[in-house]
Amino acid sequence: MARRAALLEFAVLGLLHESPMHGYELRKRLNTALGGFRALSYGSLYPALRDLLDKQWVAEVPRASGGSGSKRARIVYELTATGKERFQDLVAQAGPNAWEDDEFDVHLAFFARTTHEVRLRILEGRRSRLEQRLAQVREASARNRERADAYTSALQRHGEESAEREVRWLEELIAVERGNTADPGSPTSSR
Amino acid sequence: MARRAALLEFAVLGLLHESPMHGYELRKRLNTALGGFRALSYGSLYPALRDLLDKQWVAEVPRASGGSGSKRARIVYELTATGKERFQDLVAQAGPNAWEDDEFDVHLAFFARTTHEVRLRILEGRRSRLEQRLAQVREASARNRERADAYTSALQRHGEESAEREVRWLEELIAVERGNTADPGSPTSSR
DNA sequence: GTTAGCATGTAAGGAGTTACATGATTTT
DNA sequence: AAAATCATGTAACTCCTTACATGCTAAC
Repeated sequence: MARRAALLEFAVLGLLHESPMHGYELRKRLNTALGGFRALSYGSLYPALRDLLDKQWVAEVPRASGGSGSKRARIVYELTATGKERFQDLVAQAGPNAWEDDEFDVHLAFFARTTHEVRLRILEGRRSRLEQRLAQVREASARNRERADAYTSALQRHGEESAEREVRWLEELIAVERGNTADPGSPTSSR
Repeated sequence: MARRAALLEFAVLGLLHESPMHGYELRKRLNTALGGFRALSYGSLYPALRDLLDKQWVAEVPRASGGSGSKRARIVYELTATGKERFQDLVAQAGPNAWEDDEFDVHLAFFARTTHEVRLRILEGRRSRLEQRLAQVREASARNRERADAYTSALQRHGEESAEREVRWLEELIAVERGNTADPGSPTSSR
């Protein structure tokens, strides 16, 4: 029950791991920092935050009652100890959905908190997923060559080239990762 | 009411415009021919077909009762006159969603049945949509430079480059389109 | 003759959006 | 003091997936 939006929860926990934030800012970060191109509405974010509160994975940051700020409207959230544990669990899981379109970029965005082994597994999983799709598309476009007009072939060629570029990009990341066998720990070790 | 899945209906009408087909095959074509990378389940396709039947935009192709084939299980659908009209309406609409991520590739896939003017409008709308997003992402990544680790910057750079490539691709298509001011009609005029 | 793939369909539910409603704070 | 933007939240609805259920047909 209450098995709400696992991916969204993951993303929120990850962002709050960096620093406490209020909902409005979380949304902006989700729309830009992560992957680059997501659009999330408040209608999904606020209920998700409510759920995280109920599960006690996040908590409201108490504001000093006599504090200097007058901005009482904003509700700042921070991770609880349980929330940090849960995030560590999630970041350690490299399940087969981790390299699907929807999840991959979120996982990558938190690679700084992911172990070397899991990073490699996800990158390679993603690569073989893309290669598998490329094979399918190529086969299909070979079969449909006669009925394809200029527009659909342009579309297919662009799709193919984008996938090929992503494979090359992944290969660079994998190469770097193989050089980095000694896990350097959290790059942002400003704590 | 019954305002079901406008995009899916559009795609189905467009595919049936080429030739009659049964549901199973429609799904395969939707997953490959269109754009390349969609995955649609029967749970959405069959109810959509039912709706199209109810609206009389498609009809079951009657099989000759004494025909040679024994494959009675398959239900082949074809466009009705109303369905063709409806498809013409949809293909003539270049509303602002036509250049959003979900719709753009479907519209492009049916460009052979779209007028020159609408094609240009959609291509240019898509281009400016992408450029607008590029501007946002670049601004965001300039602001977040300090907190970005190697992985998130790699992700953002890849996103940027992909968008830039798509803009260049669109510009080629637009250039060709401008050369083609005299609409050559349906390229696949095999009827 | 039994496994694998073709073919159709339904019920329940998940993940999200849109539109609405409200109010505080900053800018003009 | 009006307008824009920041900030939070809810209810209804949309579109789609998953899991299930069924039967035909081809291959081994």
